[in-house]
Amino acid sequence: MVLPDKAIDRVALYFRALSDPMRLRILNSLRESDRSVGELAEIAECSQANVSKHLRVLSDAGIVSRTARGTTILIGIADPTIFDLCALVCDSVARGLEKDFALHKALKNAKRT
Amino acid sequence: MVLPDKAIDRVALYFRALSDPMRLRILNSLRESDRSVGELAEIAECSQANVSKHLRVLSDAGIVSRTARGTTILIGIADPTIFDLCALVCDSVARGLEKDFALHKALKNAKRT
DNA sequence: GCACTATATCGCTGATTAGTTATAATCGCA
DNA sequence: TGCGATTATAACTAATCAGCGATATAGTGC
Repeated sequence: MVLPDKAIDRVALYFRALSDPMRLRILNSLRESDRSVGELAEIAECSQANVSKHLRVLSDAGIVSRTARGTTILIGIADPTIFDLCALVCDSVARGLEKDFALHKALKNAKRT
Repeated sequence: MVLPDKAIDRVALYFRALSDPMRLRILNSLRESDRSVGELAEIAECSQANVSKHLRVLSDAGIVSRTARGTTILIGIADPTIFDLCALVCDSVARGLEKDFALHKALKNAKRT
């Protein structure tokens, strides 16, 4: 299957939005409920300006939605696909760690002989 | 659910490995069969040195495997999860584009009235 | 040993980005 | 209208990264 370059770029951009720990923390805290920008800054322990920039990346990718609620802005998950993605990646990372661990143990045993 | 920072970093690193168009092209060409580094460079239309660096990122993330086959090295998919991930993201991106298109059409119609 | 081929790495450059502080824009309210 | 609260943006810095050319490493056959 040959994908057009534009499509590949879009997909890369989507993954890119998920490639930062701070953004993953923000998304993780949105599992439970929508939150204001200020709340997110407090939870993620980073400056308001920084959170605002990360939210821009996430909403540009269509992952997050913004709803004006008076003077505050409520941020919510616009694309729940990310939770499936994260679950898959978590499994994959866990499998990788297990393999590392097994290898590590095997090496240690080999050294002992 | 509170994830430890290390775990979040690993997940971010995994997504990061998928966040580059060149790497996605490389992975896409590995769907059909394993390939040597040189073949990948030719298919992806980029220098050998560049492909080698991208492959390092991918194998560090555990996505790709290397098997020495004589003097050449065969690259293969080590973690087929990525194809599920890409399928999910493709769907999501497609939905986003449809929404954009619908919005665009709606705006055009609104202007006409 | 010596060439030849295939891959990895080094040193560099320009571009991008996460973070900071300071400032602007927007909304609700007295 | 002016104030306080909330969010977004601008300007900047340090770090990271994709790409290139040149070089180093390793396996293969002579």
